[in-house]
Amino acid sequence: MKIATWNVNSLGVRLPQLMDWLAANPVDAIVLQELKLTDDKFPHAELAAAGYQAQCFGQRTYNGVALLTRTPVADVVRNIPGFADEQARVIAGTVGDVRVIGGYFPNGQAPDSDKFVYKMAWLEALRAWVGAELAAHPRLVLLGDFNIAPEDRDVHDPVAWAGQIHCTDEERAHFRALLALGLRDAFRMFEQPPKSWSWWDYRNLAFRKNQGLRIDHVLVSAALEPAVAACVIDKAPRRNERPSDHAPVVLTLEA
DNA sequence: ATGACTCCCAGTGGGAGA
Repeated sequence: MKIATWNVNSLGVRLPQLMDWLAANPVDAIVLQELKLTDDKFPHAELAAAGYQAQCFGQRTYNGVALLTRTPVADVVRNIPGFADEQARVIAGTVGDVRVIGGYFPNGQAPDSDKFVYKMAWLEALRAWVGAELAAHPRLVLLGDFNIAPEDRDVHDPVAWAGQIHCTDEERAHFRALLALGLRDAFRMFEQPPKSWSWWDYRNLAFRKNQGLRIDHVLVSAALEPAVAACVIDKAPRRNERPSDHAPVVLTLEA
C-alpha cells in the first residue's frame, strides 16, 4: 500500500501535473494541500476517470485539502473537531485498515505575528485530537505540509534560518510533541541522501541550487511501523514547467 | 536589498506563501 502527500499550490493550475503523476505513481491514497479552490470547482470527474474518488475540503483563494483514494473511505473528518477554524486545513478518513490524517499546517508567517499565535493554537489542538485518534485507530498515518523543519539537517542553511519561521524552537517542540504521541518520522527510518528537501523557494534558482527545506512529512504510528518499507521524496515533479514549490512524499507499506 | 517567483483576486497593484 502506498500513501502520498503533495502540496500542489493550486489544484486548478496543477491538475494536469497531478494526473500525470498519478498515472506514473498509482498510489492507493494521496492527501493534497493548498487546493485554492472551492468544492464546487473540485475536479471529481477527471480524478474518477483516473480511478480516484475524492473527499475534498476546499476554500476560496487559500488553503483547501483533499483525500484521494482508489477504494471508499470511512469516517471522514474535516478540520480538528472542537477547534473552531475558518481555514480548511485537515481531511481525515479510514482507508482499508489505516487511519489517514492529512494536514496543511499553518505557515505562521513570522514568530512575532498573530499568525504564529494561530499556528501554536492549531498545533496544540491537533496534538490533542491526534492523541485521541491514535487511541481509536492504532494503525494511523499523519502526513502533509507541516510547515516545520524538524531539525537543522532539514534546512539548507541552518545559520540563516535559525529562529526563523519553520525553524523556531516552539515549532520544533510541537513536532516533537507529535512524535511523543507514539509517531515516527517515516523518512528518517531510512538512510536518505544528505540535503533532502521537500520544498524549494520559487525565487533565487533555489531548486537548481538545491536550497530548500524538508517541511512535508509522513508520521506513522507504532502499530504501523513494522510495515513501513520505504519513504521517499519525489523530486521529479519539481522539474516540470510551472511546478508546485513542493515535492510529493510517498510512504510504502508492506501488504 | 524590505529583492528575486507564483498564485489569487483584483483590475494595470497587493497580500500571502515559506
